Amino acid sequence: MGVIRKTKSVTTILSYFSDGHEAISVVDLVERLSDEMNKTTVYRVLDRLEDEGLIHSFSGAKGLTWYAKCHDCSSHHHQDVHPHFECKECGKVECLDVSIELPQINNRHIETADVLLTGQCDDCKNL
Amino acid sequence: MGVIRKTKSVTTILSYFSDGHEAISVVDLVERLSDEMNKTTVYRVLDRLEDEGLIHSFSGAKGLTWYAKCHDCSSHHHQDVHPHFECKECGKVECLDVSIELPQINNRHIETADVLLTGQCDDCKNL
DNA sequence: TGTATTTTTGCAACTTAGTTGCATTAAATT
DNA sequence: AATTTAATGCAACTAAGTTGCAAAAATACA
Repeated sequence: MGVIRKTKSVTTILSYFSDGHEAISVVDLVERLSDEMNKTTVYRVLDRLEDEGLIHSFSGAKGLTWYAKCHDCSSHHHQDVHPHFECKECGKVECLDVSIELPQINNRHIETADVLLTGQCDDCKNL
Repeated sequence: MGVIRKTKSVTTILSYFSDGHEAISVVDLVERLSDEMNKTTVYRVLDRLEDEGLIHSFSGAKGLTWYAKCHDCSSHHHQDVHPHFECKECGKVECLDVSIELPQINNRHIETADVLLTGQCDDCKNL
């Protein structure tokens, strides 16, 4: 228990997560894998991979769910507190490798912080 | 032009936004107003109010859309860069009155920042 | 090995937030 | 009052994500 079974679906989906910081949306993944596996399987495999701390999910600007490889997460505690960036021109979404400085909030116990930055990536900025 | 027409729907919906920082989800608003107006109207009125800078929208933890009163927004530029807080116990969502310090990101032009903090509010913390 | 058990997958149907087209009503303009 | 413009209701739709159940695949174990 606590170990991902390397089924064909798992291996295929994992191959979409490069070592970089780029994220992929579930919708995109479902579309690309549409003639290889069912969308339910995609959703469930992603769930499992996130439970095991291999990938993490977050919401993009339009409310879609994105996944990216974890670099410093464990099964039950996703420590990777970093911002995500979505380019409003080309749609690329990625994890930024900087730490977020969380404000101290009176009388509240903060457990998670989701930071989504939107703007233009380098490529689109220079067009 | 550029001014909200104070129709019955507008007045009713505006009355749901107190002077405080508490937010309300669209789903909740649609439900509460279900025998007063159509859900399409709720969506459209909220759109207009946001266009005019009276309220602002953001996504909560479960991907739902929430609205809260603007304190420092204008029609085309929502300056109010503050974090939102969602209590995972009672579900309350609110705007936090602190400034977010955005990290400097190389080679990217950041236009907006959405920060969602989740945890326990004061009430739920002390149960 | 073969059989029983558990996990994974596919499929179809469903749920739900949000949108759209269009006809109707209401408000503003002249 | 007549005309134009904007707001609303309604029904049907879209799309992301979920669920139940049966079939298939992987694992355990005698």
